[in-house]
Amino acid sequence: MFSKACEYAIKASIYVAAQSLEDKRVTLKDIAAEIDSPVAFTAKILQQLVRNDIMQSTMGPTGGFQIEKSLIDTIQLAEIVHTIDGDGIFTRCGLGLKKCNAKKPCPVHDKFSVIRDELREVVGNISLFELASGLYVGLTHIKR
Amino acid sequence: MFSKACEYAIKASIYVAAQSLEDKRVTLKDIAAEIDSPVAFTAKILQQLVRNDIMQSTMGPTGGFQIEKSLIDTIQLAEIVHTIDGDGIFTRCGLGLKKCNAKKPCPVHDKFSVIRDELREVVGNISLFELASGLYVGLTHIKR
DNA sequence: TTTAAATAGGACAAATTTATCCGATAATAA
DNA sequence: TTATTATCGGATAAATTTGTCCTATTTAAA
Repeated sequence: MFSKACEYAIKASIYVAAQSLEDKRVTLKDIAAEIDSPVAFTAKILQQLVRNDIMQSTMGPTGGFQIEKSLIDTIQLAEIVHTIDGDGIFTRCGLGLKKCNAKKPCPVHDKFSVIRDELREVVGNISLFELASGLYVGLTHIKR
Repeated sequence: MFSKACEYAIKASIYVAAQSLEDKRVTLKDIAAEIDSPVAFTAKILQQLVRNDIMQSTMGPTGGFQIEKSLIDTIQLAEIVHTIDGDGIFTRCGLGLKKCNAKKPCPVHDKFSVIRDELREVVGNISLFELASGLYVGLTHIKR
């Protein structure tokens, strides 16, 4: 469904958000340990998220990553997915055809449109706050 | 969503099915040309489909691929997907967690379960006959 | 001011997926 | 029986994704 990079991005964002709710900044190492991901690879992904204003980073000692508290409930899962994987998953033809649309559809067009729309609707309406609170209260997990 | 190999497999199966409905056997070259896919790569994929009894092949002149006519409406899209990509798309956690289930869910578990179930339901209930007839009557296309 | 702890980012490596090449094998038809 | 036309399948290559390494840069604290 999502690329591995995107999975890491989502998990990292949820963890950073949960910590930010407590005004805690977290280091790259923490994040990688918490979501069970390769450190250096995770660093690249976090950089993308920072460049796209999903989160903020601070260099130097006491540095790390955090998400502006007031924005946590305005960031939707869709923004993270879009930043890392683009919008292919929401728009791409199920059979990979370049020219597939309602007028000249591929054989699975109609049925897959429904699923893609539902996916778009779902990830477009889950906020980072919702995801992070579930983690915070121990209702969900994120590691392995 | 699906791997490229799986996309080729689906398109090839639809084309072969449509031709088989007219009792026409088709060659590898025909298939690759018709679905705009690399010939040799397509050959590998077709071999997998043959080994899994999705279609049949005949060597030698007048040889090629076909699907037993009486079985075309019993083969569901799910079987093709399963043969090439396995069942990961139906079962895998949205965040790639090994131990994600209703008791100890990942943050997106519930919402993604719905989508995966719907996907499973859809591909489990589209028959090759349905897909091939759409192509046959020119309602759908499969190339580019 | 120096040191240490943190992210930034370029270059490179491994793994996986996608794609190609070529000889072997099978089967039809002349 | 031979030539031709197919698929089969192993080896290899290219492309993409995933992952690593190392140095530079920034910044807080001693």
